[in-house]
Amino acid sequence: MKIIDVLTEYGKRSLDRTFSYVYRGDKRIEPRFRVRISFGAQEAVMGFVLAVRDTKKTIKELEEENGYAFKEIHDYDIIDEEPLVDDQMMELANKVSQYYLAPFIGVLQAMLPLSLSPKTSALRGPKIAYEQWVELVKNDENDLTDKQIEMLRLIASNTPILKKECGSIAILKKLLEKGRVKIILKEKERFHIRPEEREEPHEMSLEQRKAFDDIRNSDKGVVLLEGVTGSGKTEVYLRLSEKVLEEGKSVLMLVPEINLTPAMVEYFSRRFGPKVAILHSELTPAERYDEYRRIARGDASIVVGARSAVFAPLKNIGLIILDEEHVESYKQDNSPYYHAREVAIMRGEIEGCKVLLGSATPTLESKARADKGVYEYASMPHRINEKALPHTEIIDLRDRKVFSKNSEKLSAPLIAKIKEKLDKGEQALLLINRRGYWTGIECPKCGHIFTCPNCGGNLTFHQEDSMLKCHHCGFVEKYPEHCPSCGNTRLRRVGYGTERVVKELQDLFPEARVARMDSDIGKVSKNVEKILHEFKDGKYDILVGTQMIAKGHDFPNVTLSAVVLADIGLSLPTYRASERTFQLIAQAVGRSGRSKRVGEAMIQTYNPDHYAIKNGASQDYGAFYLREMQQRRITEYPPYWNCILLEFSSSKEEKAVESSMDFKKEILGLGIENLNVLGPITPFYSMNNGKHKRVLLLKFKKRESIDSYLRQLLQRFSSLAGVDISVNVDPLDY
DNA sequence: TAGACCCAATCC
DNA sequence: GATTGGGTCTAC
Repeated sequence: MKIIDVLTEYGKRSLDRTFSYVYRGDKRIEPRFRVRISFGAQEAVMGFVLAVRDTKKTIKELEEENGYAFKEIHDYDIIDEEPLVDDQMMELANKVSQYYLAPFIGVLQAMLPLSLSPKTSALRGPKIAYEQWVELVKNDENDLTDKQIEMLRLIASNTPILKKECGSIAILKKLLEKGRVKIILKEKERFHIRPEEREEPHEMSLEQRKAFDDIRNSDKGVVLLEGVTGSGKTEVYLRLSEKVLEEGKSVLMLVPEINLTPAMVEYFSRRFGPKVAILHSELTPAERYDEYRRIARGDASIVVGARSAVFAPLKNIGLIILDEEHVESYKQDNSPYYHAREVAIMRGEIEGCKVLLGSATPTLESKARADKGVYEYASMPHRINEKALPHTEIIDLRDRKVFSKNSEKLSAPLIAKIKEKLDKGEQALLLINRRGYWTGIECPKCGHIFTCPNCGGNLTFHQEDSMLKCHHCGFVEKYPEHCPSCGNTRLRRVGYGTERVVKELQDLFPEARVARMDSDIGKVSKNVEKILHEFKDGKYDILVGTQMIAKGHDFPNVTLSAVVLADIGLSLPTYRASERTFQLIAQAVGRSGRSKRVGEAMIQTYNPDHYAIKNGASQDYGAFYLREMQQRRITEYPPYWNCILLEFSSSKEEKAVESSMDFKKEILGLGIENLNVLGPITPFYSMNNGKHKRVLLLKFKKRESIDSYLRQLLQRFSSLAGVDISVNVDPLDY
């Protein structure tokens, strides 16, 4: 008989330990298999085998010895025939779970594709290779809820639309029941590269050659490659990959978001053809599974993918590249809250391979480590064809005189400049880092502010479908005609986003062709491609968008890029506010003048003297880095100090408050050196489906000095009734 | 006094 | 995470 020690599928701290079952059969059962177990009163819960032990004892003897019952696992409960993960992946999962203070099973679930994940729902998942599309049948909004209307409007203006792009399945079901839409099936189009598109290597410049050698010759595990936009980092990645492949090893190439960086995928596909596997968010579960197996079998030796691809089952890795290492989407925003960069570095250590971090504007964390010699440093400071930087002007919005009577959003100099570009037949890019039309609605009479009932965030008015939306949790409601608390019919609208800027431009330049690009449009992925292509082809004169348009794409005819309101990011409650603002502006400026003509850039701001804005405008990363490092040292934030964010949530507000205060008292009571605790703070989004939140921010110098205490406290506090604690190591906010 | 509702404990 | 069972509240 065998004793089987299993983890349950529940990623809760109090369940982060094994439970023992017995197996009497003779089927193969090994660690890292999934098994169905009966757990408590539940008949079918997924389990993950951690250990298998032989025993001569009877169940009765075991039960007497241990003081608890041993349930049995049967032949039909054994799900797998092979271990789900290999030794290295197991070690990686362990490290991630240790560092991020996350339950082990949760890490496994994050690293495996759904169909292989140790959870019950994995067994239900369809393994089909076709896509479901939704087609409009009747555009009739009678008798529908607000959520349903929102979806119907989305479908109506994009029919047919992919089912997964509609959003909530429950709402879609209602629309199906009510006969407004129908489902049609289409065969899935696979991303395919024809062999004639294969591309041969380009000659490397001297600078590229030097970076290549520096990276190859370094004896350090991690290399930071700082290369300005247009310096040709991609070719260096390709050459390094080529070399690694020649040595018989494989390459893991990580990019921020596949949708926004199709260029990198194309480069790798063209250079390396069928050896490339691509992991991106738009794969169906079946395709994801196929691709995963293909990689695990060793049929692909290069994997290009976003955050979760850091867990791709590649064997014998020779190099891990993380492009645009500063992009925040590498950090997962739910448990286990891992950062792909840190996981890549852990994986590099396990595999014994180099990790290359590339960026034009590295995070302070990475740059500081390179400065200290922890990482190797390589740089490519010049644009490949020595293009001049755009001429940049900062417009001080505090001076009311910069506004003409025509517009309160766009200053007179900016309007004049846009007009000049339009007259010359050149294109302009306008960046405003906020979606929607008005970003706040309030009642001037009683002071009522429209906030989200679910999470407490502000509601934004969207002209497009005439709805109030919460950008944080997705709540929607119809725009009300009057104030719900006093009945006043004149509501004040404040703040503005992309939609409003488009309107403004259309009023000012009725003849101009204006396109908008933000994640509302990006919901339907084919729209992103379409609009960006059309803009490139000159079908539009002006493109207005959020950060989405500042990344990756090359628009040769754009000679003006403008940041409509640079201050939005500065007021956010995060220690990275300046860094984000700098990145945004530097990127925006870099978008202008990418071909023969010299570009121009304009930054509208109420903080013209702020270093993030000034240095962003002049694309002076070095100056920004020095100044921001000072700031971080004074305010005790990374890279000088480390942070862990603890979120206490409970349906009873007092419980969240009380438990967080207790926790703070206890951890401070330990008298640990170099530990500060901020809070309890009521977070900006103070609620989450009926639960109240409070957060504590732990700031400390050395993880080792708090690690074991923190683990003990977390263990104790997470068995408290009625309070949930989530742990975010290295949070990007606060 | 039955049923609704809440809460904490338990899961091998 | 799901279920259970005991305690308390509540409407009749």
